[in-house]
Amino acid sequence: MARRGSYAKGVAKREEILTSALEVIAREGYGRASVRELAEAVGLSQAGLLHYFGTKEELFAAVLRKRDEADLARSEDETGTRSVFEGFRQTIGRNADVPGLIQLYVRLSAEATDAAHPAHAFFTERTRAFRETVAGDIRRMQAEGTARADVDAEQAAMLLLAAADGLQVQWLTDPTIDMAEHVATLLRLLEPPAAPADA
Amino acid sequence: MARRGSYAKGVAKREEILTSALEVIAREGYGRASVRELAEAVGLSQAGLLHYFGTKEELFAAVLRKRDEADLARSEDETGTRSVFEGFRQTIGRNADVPGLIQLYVRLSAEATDAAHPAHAFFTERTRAFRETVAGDIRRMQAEGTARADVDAEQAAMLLLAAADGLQVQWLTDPTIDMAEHVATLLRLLEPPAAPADA
DNA sequence: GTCTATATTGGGATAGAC
DNA sequence: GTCTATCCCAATATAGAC
Repeated sequence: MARRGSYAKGVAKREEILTSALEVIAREGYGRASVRELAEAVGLSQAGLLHYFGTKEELFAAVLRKRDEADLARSEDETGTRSVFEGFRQTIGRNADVPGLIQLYVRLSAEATDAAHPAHAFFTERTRAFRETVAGDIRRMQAEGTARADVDAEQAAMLLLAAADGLQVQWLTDPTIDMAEHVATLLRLLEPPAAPADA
Repeated sequence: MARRGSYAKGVAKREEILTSALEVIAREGYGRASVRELAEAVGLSQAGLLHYFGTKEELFAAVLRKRDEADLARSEDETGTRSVFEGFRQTIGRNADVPGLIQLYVRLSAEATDAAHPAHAFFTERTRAFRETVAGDIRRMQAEGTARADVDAEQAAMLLLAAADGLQVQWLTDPTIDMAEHVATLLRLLEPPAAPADA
């Protein structure tokens, strides 16, 4: 299919680089993850790595994109076995296993608030998609009576995302806090009021 | 009191620097706020400024500290005229007037998650104090029936802080979102269930 | 206390050979 | 595609004069 396999090889190499980068960042954190460091980890020179990703930021955005894909794939594997809320809570809980990645996410998202940042579009789109999906889920739950009806679904989705993001900053600062538990508390606030005892 | 006024002068100069830095950062954003830039704005050379604050990070932490003090002073001015929740909501709303400062806060807090960062202790202590104060307020409200009793006050305080932090990131990315409104929604979730009509 | 000048560093990007 | 070598830049930090 690919002529002389060169295109396919390039894609495979990119994947290899991203996987390796993911590991290094998870282990060493964002601060120590220079292009040089990431290049060495995958057995390339700095210039060699930049042949695949033009700039450092593009590389980092690609790392986060790949991680989102992995999370999504896992979620879909488990579709139907749990509620939307429960799935969200579990993803947050799993995050606590990869401090370096959380740091990448927190710091890159902070830097990418600047519209001129190469990863700005990535985060904008990610947020939009998240809000849309979660708001849809919440609306469905409201319709079937498993979520409070007196809250705007868009706003609830936004709050969920914001709280999750904010908790990650807190957790990086103090890893003893339980992100999943806090998220669970927020989700509980979104449950419909308990049915009266005589219902 | 101070011998030849030299000590008092140093303190005044520090204040002058901080005030100026606050303005520059609010206007130019975090990215463009180099020590040189901040020094020029207050009529000093870079080395001159660093005479007062040993390092860039110490300067930035001092800027945030000063801003917290200003917020606190304003809040205390208005004590008693509003509920704790309303005060919180209004502070968030005011934040939307100073994008540069929000950026400073978001980015510095992200960087300071690293325990070795010079501003780490500042954020740790700030978070602790916030949680303690807000949790206390919530407990009081629970006792008097103006907040849901079935939520842990510490967790609610944490969620409030996390949501506020996360919303700031979202807002920097897209300034059309209304932080205060979203916070208000969360606060509403913490209200006690409406009294039955026949109560 | 303040400046000028310089050291140092840390890294990203680029040119050109192989 | 990959490397070596180098460029280059932005900043902070520091030494030492005034």
